[in-house]
Amino acid sequence: MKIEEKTMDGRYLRSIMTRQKLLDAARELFYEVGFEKTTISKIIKRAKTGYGTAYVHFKGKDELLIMLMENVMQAFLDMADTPFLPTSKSDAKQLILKQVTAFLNMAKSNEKIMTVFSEAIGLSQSVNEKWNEIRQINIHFITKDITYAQTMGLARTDLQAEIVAKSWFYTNENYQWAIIQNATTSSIEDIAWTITTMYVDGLYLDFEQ
Amino acid sequence: MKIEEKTMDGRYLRSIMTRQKLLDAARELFYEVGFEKTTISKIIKRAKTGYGTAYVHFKGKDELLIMLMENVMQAFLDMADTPFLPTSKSDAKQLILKQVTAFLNMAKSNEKIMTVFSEAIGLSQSVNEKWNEIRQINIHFITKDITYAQTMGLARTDLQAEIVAKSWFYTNENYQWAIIQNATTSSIEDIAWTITTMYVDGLYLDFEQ
DNA sequence: TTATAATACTGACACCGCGTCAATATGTTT
DNA sequence: AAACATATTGACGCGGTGTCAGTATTATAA
Repeated sequence: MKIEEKTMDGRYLRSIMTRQKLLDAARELFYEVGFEKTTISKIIKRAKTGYGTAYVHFKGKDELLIMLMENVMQAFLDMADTPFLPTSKSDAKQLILKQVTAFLNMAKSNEKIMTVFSEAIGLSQSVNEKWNEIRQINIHFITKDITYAQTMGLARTDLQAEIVAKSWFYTNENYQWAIIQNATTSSIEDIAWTITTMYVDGLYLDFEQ
Repeated sequence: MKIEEKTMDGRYLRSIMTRQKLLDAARELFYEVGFEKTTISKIIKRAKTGYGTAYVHFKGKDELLIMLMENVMQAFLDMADTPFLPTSKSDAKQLILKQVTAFLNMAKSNEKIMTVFSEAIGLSQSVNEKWNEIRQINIHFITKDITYAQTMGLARTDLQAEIVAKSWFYTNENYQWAIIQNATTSSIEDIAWTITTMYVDGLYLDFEQ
């Protein structure tokens, strides 16, 4: 089988190992000194490879980070299209609260890499583009959810779904960065509850029944 | 008079001119090729001065931009402590709508420099710090306004003022960047109205009177 | 087994941007 | 016109980037 042939190829194995050594070294350095202060020279020195080798495996520092982010990025994308089919305002609130909490907790539990990522968003074109993808996809799904709630007669229809969706995502995103930087005194639960309450009470309709 | 003496000093006058030439060249280049691609070499070449001269007048590229931003920064700060003394929910809504509209319009009318600024926030430590000052001051005043509304019995008290304030500022800020990047199809009026409505309806209390 | 091909690794090199500073030019005062 | 004060200058050292011709290692063919 071709796969086995390739696995058995000593050169291929070696290149996989080298690649991994570079990824490990890069991760360590990103955590220790941040994205900007990490250089290719430092990475290859720690990985014990030659300078040019880094460029054989990756386009540069940016790509190294993007590879390290793959898992987290995928988690963000998976999270975006969680089913959302509320039957009432309180049901919606519960679902949204759960999702916000999950979103903020995911950021918190990937604190280290997210910190590097947030630094790199400003510094690297390609990292910035990656994050914008996640933004767009999230906003798209939130818009869909709002439209659904409006169709079901749960949410007011005088508000444009997309504008609301952006506003809601921005709030979540910014709290995410704040939490990662420990720039907030409130707990995740308090934050999640507060912003969810405001969001739901601002968007959803009340029924006296 | 000392001022006149200084004005009459040819050396001082020359240095003022040189400084201005550098600022002009920097502005042009920032607009033409952005912050990152503008270099000191390009600036001094356009300003027709020697290389070291730029460093006599400014610490570097960052400071050049900060000087160019001075007016806009001041406008942001002035805007932050606009008096806010609403007597009712609808009064509050009107005041807030006015302020949001002003905020977004200010960004739009300073589009070029704000675009450079947003690029530089990720790239330059000092520019980032400057913007964070503006963030903090704004959040401080918004918190104060919310607390006032709560004291007056206009806004619900089960929400923590500071969390709400941050969330509100983040929304405004992100729409500001979106507008500057033309990353939005909605008009400023629609955006301002939608986010204000959500905000006010989520935070303020209704009275049946 | 040995020659040849394929693949992976390497570091010297050319380039670019930064900030400094000793030297120089220009303007002012005595 | 000498001495002083101030402003300007560009060559230099530093550190980062990405490339590429050459070298080493492994696989395959003869």
